[in-house]
Amino acid sequence: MTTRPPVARSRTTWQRRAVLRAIETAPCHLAADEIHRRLQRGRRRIGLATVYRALEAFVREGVVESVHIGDGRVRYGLAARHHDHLVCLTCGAWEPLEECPVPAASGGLPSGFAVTGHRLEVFGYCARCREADR
Amino acid sequence: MTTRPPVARSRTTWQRRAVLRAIETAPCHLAADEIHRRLQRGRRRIGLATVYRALEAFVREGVVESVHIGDGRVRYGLAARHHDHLVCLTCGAWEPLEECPVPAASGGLPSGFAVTGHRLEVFGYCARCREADR
DNA sequence: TGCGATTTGAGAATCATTCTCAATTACGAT
DNA sequence: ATCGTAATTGAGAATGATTCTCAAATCGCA
Repeated sequence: MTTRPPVARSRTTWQRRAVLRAIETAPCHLAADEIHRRLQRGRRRIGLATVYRALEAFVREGVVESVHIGDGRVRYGLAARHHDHLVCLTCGAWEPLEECPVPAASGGLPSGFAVTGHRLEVFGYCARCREADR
Repeated sequence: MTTRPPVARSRTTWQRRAVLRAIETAPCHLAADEIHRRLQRGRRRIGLATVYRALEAFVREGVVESVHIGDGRVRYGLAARHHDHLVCLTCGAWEPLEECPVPAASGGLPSGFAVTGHRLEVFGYCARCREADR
């Protein structure tokens, strides 16, 4: 039998459970500091660095996905509830997109590449801003 | 006849021409500091802040598009040469995608939203990393 | 229960990006 | 060609998100 090199296993801590629960119960994708702020409401404190480490681990494991809506911070949501976003270039407001056009596209990929996910943001101008700009 | 409020007009400076030329002549999307570094090779120096301001102006005008491949920095490319990217989660390597699946998707948009563009990154594992990981 | 590897917390460090402000420059009008 | 004025620039400071450091606390298998 072969001996495997000791692989770093991910551990379950109450901090990681709390981070995951915050993401699960959120209405939409959250930034790291938003997650951190929500967790301060609990009785036990969690460090911001721990939140970042938990997010990194969850993303690596494929449980959580990250999105960039355009302000400078990364937001996180459950991969199982994947959705893309529509972002207004004027006011910065964003909202989930109902349909996801990407999975259908499997053409044009180099052979041997195994797709696990994607990140899509659609840009434009929302009705409100177009109205205000007339 | 109506009088329009004085709108800030964008001016053409040799700095902005240089930034745009750097993007035009690049083989793929560039980060701000990569553009800045390339421009240092010329005889006249350009400040990094100026590069950022030029990029901001070009993006606002729709001449340049930005992408986020996942390391912490934003990259820029000509909007007229739009393409999405394929990113390896293991090694971080990225390459342009041939086909763009997004324009076809017009369903699920809220009425009144005018789409001007999008940003898409497809994630997964490249052939080389899958090979090395066996 | 005991031990070793992983995780945590707090703050320092890093890194990309934005801001400040005085000096310079573009460009429509004269 | 020259003016006047608002836009732009450069250098460095400031900001803000994210990552790193390291000793102490924990997790989970033996």
